[in-house]
Amino acid sequence: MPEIAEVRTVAKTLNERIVGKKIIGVTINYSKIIDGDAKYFEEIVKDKHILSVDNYGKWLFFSLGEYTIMSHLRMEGKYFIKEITEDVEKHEHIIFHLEDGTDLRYHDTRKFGRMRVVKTDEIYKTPEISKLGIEPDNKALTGEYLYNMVHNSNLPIKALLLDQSIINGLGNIYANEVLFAAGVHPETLGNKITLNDAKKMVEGAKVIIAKATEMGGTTIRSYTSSLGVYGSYQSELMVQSRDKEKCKVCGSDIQKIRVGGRGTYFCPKCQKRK
DNA sequence: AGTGCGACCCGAACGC
DNA sequence: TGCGTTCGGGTCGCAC
Repeated sequence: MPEIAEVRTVAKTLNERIVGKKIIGVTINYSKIIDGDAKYFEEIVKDKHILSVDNYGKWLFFSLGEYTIMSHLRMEGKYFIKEITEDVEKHEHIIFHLEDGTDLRYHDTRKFGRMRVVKTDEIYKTPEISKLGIEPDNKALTGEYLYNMVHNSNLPIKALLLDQSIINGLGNIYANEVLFAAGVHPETLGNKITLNDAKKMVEGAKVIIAKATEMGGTTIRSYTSSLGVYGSYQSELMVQSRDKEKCKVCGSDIQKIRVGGRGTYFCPKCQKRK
């Protein structure tokens, strides 16, 4: 499950490997990945150079100049660079053929990812992007901001941390880790969160995302490698995927529950319910 | 408007 | 061993 740390790592790697290359054609093996008309996508992308690859939260932006390809990896989307002569794998749904004889291949086992082309100057007006909140590493993300966004809500804080219109780029893994770092029980309602809790969560999010990004993201079962890059943050995880294991701080058994329909891991001693 | 939940997907893990 | 069932988890769309 690529979250902001993983997406940032993908953007960085793609920048090093494909910027400046020209797309000479596209093969679309599963057109539902493309939002909008697949033919239009093909026409826009063909014969354009990739000028840069950036991320905004979990979105990747491939700048082609006047147009930009927006790509969201959702659960299991990955990019690979391969020689055009290599066999196409079962889950390689979108293949960009580059002028130098290599392919940029979009691989997505579960077909949840989406991509589309937009006019570059309209990206931030699109419904997908315009509603997004503040990225964790942005100075504008403060304890006061988070407190203001959650303190009138009846939803559990875990669900609020995953709301992309509040914090842009936080996903399930790091939301679990942030709650542990702040000592907040995941089911605490937004209106029970104190300013101090909010400050600790924001600080935790900044530290955790920065460290995870530095380590290339997290490699766990459902999100393995991309572009031959293996993240190593999994060794730092305090609660995620550690059901029934011992808390690294207090030795209690980590518990797994469902909050808002999502797998949630926490330490019942370090994260007391209010 | 705010909230909850099924749908989208497929493979791995699980239960018997 | 083998087969059927459940789980996962980002986001959208629909129902209330």
